[in-house]
Amino acid sequence: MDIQLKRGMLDVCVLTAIKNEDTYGYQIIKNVKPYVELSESTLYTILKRLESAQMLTVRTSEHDGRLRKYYHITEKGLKRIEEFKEEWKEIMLIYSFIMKEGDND
Amino acid sequence: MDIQLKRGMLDVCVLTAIKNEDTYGYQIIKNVKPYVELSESTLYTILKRLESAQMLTVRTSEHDGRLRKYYHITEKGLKRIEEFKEEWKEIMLIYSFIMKEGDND
DNA sequence: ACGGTATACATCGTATCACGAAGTATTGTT
DNA sequence: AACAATACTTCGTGATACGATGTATACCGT
Repeated sequence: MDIQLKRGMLDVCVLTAIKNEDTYGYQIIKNVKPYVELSESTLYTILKRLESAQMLTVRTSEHDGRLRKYYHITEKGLKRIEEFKEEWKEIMLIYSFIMKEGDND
Repeated sequence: MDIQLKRGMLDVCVLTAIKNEDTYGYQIIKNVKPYVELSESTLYTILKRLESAQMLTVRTSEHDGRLRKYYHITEKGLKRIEEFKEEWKEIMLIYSFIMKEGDND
């Protein structure tokens, strides 16, 4: 699908994925896979961005000799999700325009 | 609102705006204004892009001494709108993920 | 006559961001 | 021994929305 269309949703997707329990990158990809394809390079870019924006915190942990970075959502991160839900109304307005004009097919 | 979220929708918005009748830039902005804010620089960038992609054709006309460029949608442009409607299903899937996980507020 | 606003289009530069490619390192499987 | 899976990282690129700025004409109030 068109990459551009997903823009702005992926950040919120990642925040949503870690909302209920702290989790790590590789797991996030698996969790969201049924809903949206997310490459590793994309995910880790997003995680960095969200950390910079203080929407999540990181805790490094070792598991079977392998490094794992567990991500935890912050208040700011939760707020971002709520903001998205508000913004979605505007998106639906744009969508309604496209569908409204398309009723004469 | 978050600019990123609109990405990928604006092209289709513009195509939708000229779908029913040939129209020109300044008018398009007015037409879509109730639904989405669209600056001139953004619009003309999009129109150029859509023309390059052969999704619309241009016809220059004079009106009260002022130049006007009327845009006409092509088959390819109409197809793009239909494609968007298909892609929207994937967008709604992503949206459902965000909402599904948010039911424990 | 003058100034401001509306009409109409154009160009440039910038910031944001998704992603493919490639790499490092360990563990499990065949 | 070879390969897949797990796990994270960095680099470079292409797409694109938009503010700033510019050009030019028409209209309207004072």
